[in-house]
Amino acid sequence: MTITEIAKKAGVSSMTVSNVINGHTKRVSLKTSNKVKRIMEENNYVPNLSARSLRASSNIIAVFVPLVKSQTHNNIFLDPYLSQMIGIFEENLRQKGFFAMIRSVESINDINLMIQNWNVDGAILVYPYFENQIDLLLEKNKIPLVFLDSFKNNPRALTVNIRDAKGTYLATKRLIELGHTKIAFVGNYEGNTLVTSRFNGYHQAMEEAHLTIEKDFIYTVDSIFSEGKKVGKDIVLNKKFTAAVTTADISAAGIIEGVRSAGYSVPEDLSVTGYDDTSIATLVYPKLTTVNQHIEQKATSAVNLLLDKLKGKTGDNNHILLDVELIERDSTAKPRQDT
Amino acid sequence: MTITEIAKKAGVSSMTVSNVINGHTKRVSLKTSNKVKRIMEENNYVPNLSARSLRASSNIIAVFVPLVKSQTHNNIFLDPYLSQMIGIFEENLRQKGFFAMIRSVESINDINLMIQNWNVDGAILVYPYFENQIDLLLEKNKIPLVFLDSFKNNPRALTVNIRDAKGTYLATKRLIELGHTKIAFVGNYEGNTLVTSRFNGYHQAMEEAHLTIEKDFIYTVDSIFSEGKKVGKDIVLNKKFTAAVTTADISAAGIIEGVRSAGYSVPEDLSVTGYDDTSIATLVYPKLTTVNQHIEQKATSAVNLLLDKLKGKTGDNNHILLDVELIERDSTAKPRQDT
DNA sequence: TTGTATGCGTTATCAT
DNA sequence: ATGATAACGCATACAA
Repeated sequence: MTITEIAKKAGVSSMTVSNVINGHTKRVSLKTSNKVKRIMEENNYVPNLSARSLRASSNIIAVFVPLVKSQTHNNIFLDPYLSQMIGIFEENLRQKGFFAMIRSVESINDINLMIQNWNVDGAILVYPYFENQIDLLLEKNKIPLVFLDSFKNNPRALTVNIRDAKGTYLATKRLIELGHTKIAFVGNYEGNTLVTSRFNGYHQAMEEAHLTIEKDFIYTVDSIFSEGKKVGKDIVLNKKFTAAVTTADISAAGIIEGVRSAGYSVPEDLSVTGYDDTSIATLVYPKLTTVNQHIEQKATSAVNLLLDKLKGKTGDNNHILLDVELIERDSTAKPRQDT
Repeated sequence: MTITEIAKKAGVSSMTVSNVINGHTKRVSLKTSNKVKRIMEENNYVPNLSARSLRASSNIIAVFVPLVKSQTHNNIFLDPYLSQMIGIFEENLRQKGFFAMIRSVESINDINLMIQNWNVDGAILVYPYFENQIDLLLEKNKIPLVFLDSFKNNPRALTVNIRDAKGTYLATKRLIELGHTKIAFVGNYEGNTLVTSRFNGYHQAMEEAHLTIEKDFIYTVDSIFSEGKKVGKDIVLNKKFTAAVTTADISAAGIIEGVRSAGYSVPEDLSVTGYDDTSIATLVYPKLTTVNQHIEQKATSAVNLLLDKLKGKTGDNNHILLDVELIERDSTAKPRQDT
């Protein structure tokens, strides 16, 4: 059932039907409008959005998830942080009349392709893996683009960031308050500005407390369970540290497992903090002390920023910075007195 | 850059370009073909898929996720089973040249709408919540539809199922072998054929061992952490059972937490089994003994079934039934001797 | 092997 | 307030 067919049945032109559909009330009399609406109802008219995309906007918002080939698991959705985020995107966009197209991408070429393929109205990039190529992306695509966790502040880019450094700063500071001095940092910040920021927070807290960070304080490992487990085992067997600050809940979960597999326990033998406050944080035992980054607010901010720009709102507030907070649970405690 | 523009630059008609794009090699000389290809390269030609959808197929596959309003959390993606599944869908479809449109839906109307809106080529329905309306869906939409975990076997429906009953049967039987006789069942099967099947497996194993199931053996609660926690606490405080069979890993995780919060522990005071073998199973402590349902295979089966039908393969094998297996980890053990 | 005409369903422009 | 026409980009049918 097309507009033309509806028009015929209603004895009007297709333009009138189109005007009714698009709410151009000034161009159609109430009487015809109602008649057309009735006939659309009766015939279950459904607009063909491909056709509409050809002339007008598509209402498609792309959500791009960079795929890192080196990663051990290529199912990106196993990451609860991402899953939660995407769920919020889909929900919000749907309720506002848009269509979310979630798409994993291996390069910015994939992004350009997708945007042009479907006349995408706007896009969200969830990880900062392509942040060096943001300028290229913005140049090529004249649509609003939201970048999460990306600090390459091209003024034309829409960005949503969190106070990454503050999170690890708060975590480290708290550990120091509890009496820890030998605190390890677990995170792979090579070429990763996000993790680098989180390292900086750790660094700052240590410095303020006049604690030196030696080379072997840093475990440069990926944020996956198995790597965390290795680190946990290593730390507790060598008894070098009484606490560890991580950059992801899954790392902390792995560390707990590693510590336990070596016959020790968290937090008695090692305090550990996570990051993100995902569902993992309350599933593991002991529950994680971690940095809550308000994932829901982050996701809705991204959507709102994007849609506001689409509506042409001239709000010059292209950059959103969200706060974080430390959530203390059971994976941290005072260090043992006896050492 | 459109086909027409490319055609002009190449000094050919737009149809020739179209034929090159669609690989109709018989209709274009190799020479022109190469020339056109070169010019497309140079100008970064990208097809407009909305336009193509208007004449040909859209290459869009919809993935529908029923939204249950009564659910406490409406972010469906928090379920690791679903997240993993969707990740596999997206990955597989992308690699085969399709576009996954993930969409949460509240009714089959939402489904019909979406399919017509975008000329969707095929769709996957991940939960059986609308299984009573499968006939309606199939009647209205003339495209291949895959239903997961749905046993309403309309022969035109494509279905992927698992041996639900077998999973709980194996779990219960194993508990009985370990010496348990008082075994609770935790799952809300009211109007839910999937959970009902899983109950039947439990029932069968109990019956075969001549163990009676009394009314209070059944905890009719939703599969969420907090409900599991309540059940765990209740079970262990009343000392009625030495084991519990659940229908979801998250339930089992909740039970473990409940048991622990009451000052007891798993598996010493209560053995518990999960279902699905999601990431939760190995994150919690103790790691779950659970039923592995080969999620990856399930998801790829669904995609293959769908794409085969789209290609017109006449394989009359519209229904796939996958096996399950019991994975024994650390949440089950022999019951205490002293009781 | 290549080109022309036409239509997919919608909306913008211009006319009435 | 309503309608006629053209155009979006592509692919099918048919012609050359």
